[in-house]
Amino acid sequence: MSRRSYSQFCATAKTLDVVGERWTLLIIRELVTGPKRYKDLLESLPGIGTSLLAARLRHLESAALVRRTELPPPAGSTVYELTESGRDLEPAIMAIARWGLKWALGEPTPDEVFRPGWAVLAMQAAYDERAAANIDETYEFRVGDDVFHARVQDGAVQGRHGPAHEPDLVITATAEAFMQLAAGQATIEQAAKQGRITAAGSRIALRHCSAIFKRP
Amino acid sequence: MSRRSYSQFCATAKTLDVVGERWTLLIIRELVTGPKRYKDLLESLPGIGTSLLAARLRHLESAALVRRTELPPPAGSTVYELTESGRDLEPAIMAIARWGLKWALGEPTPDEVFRPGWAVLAMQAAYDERAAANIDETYEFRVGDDVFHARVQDGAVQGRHGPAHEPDLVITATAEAFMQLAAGQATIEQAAKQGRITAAGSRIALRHCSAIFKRP
DNA sequence: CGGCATCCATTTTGATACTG
DNA sequence: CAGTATCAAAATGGATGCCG
Repeated sequence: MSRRSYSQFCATAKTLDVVGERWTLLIIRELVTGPKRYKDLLESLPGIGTSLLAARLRHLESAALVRRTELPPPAGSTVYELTESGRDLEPAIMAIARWGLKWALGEPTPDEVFRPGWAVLAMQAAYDERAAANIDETYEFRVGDDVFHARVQDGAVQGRHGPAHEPDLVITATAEAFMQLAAGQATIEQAAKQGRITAAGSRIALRHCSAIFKRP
Repeated sequence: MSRRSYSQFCATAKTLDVVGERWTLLIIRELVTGPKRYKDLLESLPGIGTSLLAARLRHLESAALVRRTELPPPAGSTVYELTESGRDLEPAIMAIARWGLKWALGEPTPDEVFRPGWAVLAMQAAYDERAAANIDETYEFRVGDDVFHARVQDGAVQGRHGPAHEPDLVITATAEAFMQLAAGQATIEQAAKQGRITAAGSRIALRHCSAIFKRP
């Protein structure tokens, strides 16, 4: 009944009291790119088990990091979305992702699952600040049935779920090819030239996009 | 025997595979301010249980985030210290701490333990960038038997264990008073004026220190 | 003592089955 | 679709024992 707590007067420990349990931060990660339904969360978190997801969501709701909302008609489905305090975890998740990109990610292995949204968040976590400076463009990524976009503005990047408003570039790729990009095995420009992905839009935007998200 | 993994090709999940288990990030937090002995770690992590700490340290060593080292004579004791990849988690821990300062810390409660080192790390996590600009000073904090220092240089702050080399200011306080400061209940200058802490050093440095670490 | 390893009662989790 | 119910397996925490 009583949640486990570190009982430390420490900002780090207090945060982990709220989001430190298994799966919790990954649920937040899923919601950073936009609201999701229960079954979409289940789909993105293989292995979580339905009752544990429900318990975590209940906890995050009671901690006011997540809100249950009815989507406006005609959708009408109930979705989970981040509140202000939940969104405020984005910098922490990005810092964690940067560490993983540098020290732990490596090459994909056959037993690892992959979702395009994770790569979009990685793009937001680690982009080339020099290349992104003074750019105001939006790139749309269509990967299998999933659509994401990355907005580059004011030297920052936002990776979000759903189509872009007026994209300067539309990248279409298989999940396989997109994962290769996330693994840093090629730049977007190279993959487009080789026909492994298709890029529709201005050639300039393609060059920008490739430079901003080139992995070193 | 086999460690639990999310098995996701995702930078965030991969990081949590390494440091996401209970206590792990708090062990790293303890080592951010400097190397520590096994028993000091136990002391700073009430409730962990000796075998779990040993297991976590073994894991962190095998993951190359932590290294076991013999301290040079005359100390000669064995300590645990962060490797390069371990130190590289500092930004993530600071981001987590900033969230906790903003959304979860609140006032200390009687059941919560407190260690001065945690407050020093919080100072590093959330300081006033404007006030820290163009300052090159070091402040020493003596709290009970513990000594820490904060180095302000190049607009950044480093909170570390042990005495400062040539401190511009030496703050002496009880753990109780230092905790009050960490809770944001007074500025350092106010607490010094009220005699709840003592400050030795230049009046200018005291003003700087107070401004840099004032909590809004 | 410091630095663990072992044993055991409690919690947490993962997987599956089931319901409104 | 959005969960709840159930139950076995794993992780945790506490106490205690061992060893240089």
